[in-house]
Amino acid sequence: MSTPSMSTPTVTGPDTPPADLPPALPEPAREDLRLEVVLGALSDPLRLTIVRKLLREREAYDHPCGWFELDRPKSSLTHHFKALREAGVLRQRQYGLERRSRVRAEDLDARFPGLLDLVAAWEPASGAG
Amino acid sequence: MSTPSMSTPTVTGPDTPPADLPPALPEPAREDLRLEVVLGALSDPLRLTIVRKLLREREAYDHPCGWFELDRPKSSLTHHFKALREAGVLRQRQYGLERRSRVRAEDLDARFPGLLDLVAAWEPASGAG
DNA sequence: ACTCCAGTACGAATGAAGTCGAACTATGCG
DNA sequence: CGCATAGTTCGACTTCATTCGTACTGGAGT
Repeated sequence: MSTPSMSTPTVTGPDTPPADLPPALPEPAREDLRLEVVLGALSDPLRLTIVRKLLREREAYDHPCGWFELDRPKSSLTHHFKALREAGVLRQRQYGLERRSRVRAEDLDARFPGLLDLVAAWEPASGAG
Repeated sequence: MSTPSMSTPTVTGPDTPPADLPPALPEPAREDLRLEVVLGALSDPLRLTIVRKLLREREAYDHPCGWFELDRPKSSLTHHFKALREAGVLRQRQYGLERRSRVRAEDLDARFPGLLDLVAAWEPASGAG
């Protein structure tokens, strides 16, 4: 990531939630989202899986890391969730012990309309065989 | 790229043009386009520049490589154009000496609606800093 | 305080992509 | 043929991402 400018732009409470929620982890502001960075973050099958799953069940507010049932070591998951957060795709909040994630759908729809629909419609391996 | 399966799926005349045109170089068929691959191909600023420029002036049919005025060595350009073609973003045809490229807009719109609009609206560096 | 648990941080190994020079191919022109 | 042009191919180098083990942090429960 080469030390992203996670510090200069707007960082803390992007939505200023109802104060019931824990603060969001540092993330790029909506106007700092870059298409090439977001696309790069989404160009990984595992991350695409994460975002799609999050999109499909966005009824529940946030989801902890274990909810995804990805059988990768924890350090790998941290890596990918961080990549998604730093690209601006996910917002993460610390709920006590667990860190829950949700897609920044409003921001992404505002900046890149239609992009999340593509992700939601994505299917991993298209059973052609 | 790791030896893409450019051989098994439909490869040659994807549109079967009016025979006035030279044949298209090998490319993945529409149904073989993969979102993560296309996103990966588009996650590079130079390639985004290429595709956007091609989209904005798609009146003319194809564009040769030098038309883009990218000051990179030829071997680099070959690399990126090939990456875009193998991802299914561009179609390339050999017109005598020059190899001209165009965006596979129909295929991409069919498979990933809205994606090209994002690319067309992209702007390189938004004067920050 | 002690322990469990969710997740981070660090660091190393691996591998893939980007960058580019140099030599090459193929077309077109005189 | 000889030369210029447009682009490819190869190989080397560098940089970056991915993967994951291990050690660590910090809240919750007893």
